[in-house]
Amino acid sequence: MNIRQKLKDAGLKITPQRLAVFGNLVNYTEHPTVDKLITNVRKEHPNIGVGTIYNILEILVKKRLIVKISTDENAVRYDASTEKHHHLYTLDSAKIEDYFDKKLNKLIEDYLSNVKIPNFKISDFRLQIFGKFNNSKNKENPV
Amino acid sequence: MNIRQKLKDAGLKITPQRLAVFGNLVNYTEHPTVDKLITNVRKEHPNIGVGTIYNILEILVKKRLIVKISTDENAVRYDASTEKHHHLYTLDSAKIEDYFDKKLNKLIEDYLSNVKIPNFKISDFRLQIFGKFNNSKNKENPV
DNA sequence: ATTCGTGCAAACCGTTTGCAAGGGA
DNA sequence: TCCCTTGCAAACGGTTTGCACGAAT
Repeated sequence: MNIRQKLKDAGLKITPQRLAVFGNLVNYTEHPTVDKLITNVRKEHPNIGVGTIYNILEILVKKRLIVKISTDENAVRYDASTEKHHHLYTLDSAKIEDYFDKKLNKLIEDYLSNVKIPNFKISDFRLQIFGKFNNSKNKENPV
Repeated sequence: MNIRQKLKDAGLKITPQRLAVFGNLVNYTEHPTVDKLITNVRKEHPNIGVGTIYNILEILVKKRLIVKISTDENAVRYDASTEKHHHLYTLDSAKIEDYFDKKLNKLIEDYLSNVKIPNFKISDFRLQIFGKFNNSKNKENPV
C-alpha cells in the first residue's frame, strides 16, 4: 500500500507536506532526528515550518502510521516500518537501523509468555542491539 | 560495594552532592527523570544547582557508574543498576522499572551469537518490554 | 597554591503553541 | 464553501555553558 492510500485510510487530507514527511520516513531505514528530517524535507519544500513537521509527525503517530523510537539523545526519532522489528544502535547513537528477524520475535515472545512477569501485562517488546557497523557501505548513509 | 567506595574507585572526590545524586539513583528501581531527581535531592540539599546535577550525572556516565536509558520522552533517565537487565516501560512512560532475568539474557545472547548480523558487531543488547502494571502496590511508587 | 567541584544565571536548542492566511475535498 | 492544514514567530522547558566562589589536598 502506498503513502497516499495510507493517509487517506487514516482520514487525513493529502498535502504535499505530509507526503514529503511521511515519504521521507518510509524511504529510509536509518531513522533521522527531526532536525535531519527537516533538512531533507526542505530540499523539496524550502518553506515548510518546523511546527508543521512536528504537527505532521504527531498526527502520524496518533494514526499509528509511524512510531516513536527510544533514544538516549535529547531528540526524538520516528519509525515508519509497520512490520515488527528491532533496532541496531550504533554506540554514538548517530543512527538507528531496523533489524527484522521473525525467529527472534518468536523466541522472545514464547519466552515472555511463559515467564509471566508478576503484576505486569505485556503489550509489546523490542530489542535494542548496541554495537557498530564495520563495512564502508554502512559507514556513511546519504541521509 | 557501597557508593562511597565506587566514587573513590572511579577517582572522584566524595562530596555530599555526589552522594545524594548517586545514592538517589541507586535506591530506586524506578528511574526518575532529572526533573524528579532534582526534587528528591533538594529535600536534603535545597541549594544544589541543576547544573551541578547534570554535571554529576555526566561524570557518573563517563565513569560507567550509571547508564542512560532510552526513552521516547524529551527527557533523559538514568540507571544505576550494574547487573545486566532489561526494562519494563509503562505505556505512558511515566516510569521505567528494571527487569532481571538471567535465562532471558542467555536466551537472547545465544541466539544473537549465532545469527551474526551482517556487518554489525554487537557489543550489548537490552530488551524493552512495554505494557502496564496491574496491582495497587506498583501503581504509585513513593519516589 | 593549585586543582576540582559547586551555585547561579544566562544561553542554547529541540519542541510546542497561537494565530492569521492558504489550500484540499 | 468550510474546515483542515500550513507558515511564521514567539514561548516553553530540559539541558548546557561560563564564571566566580569555595572546598579539598
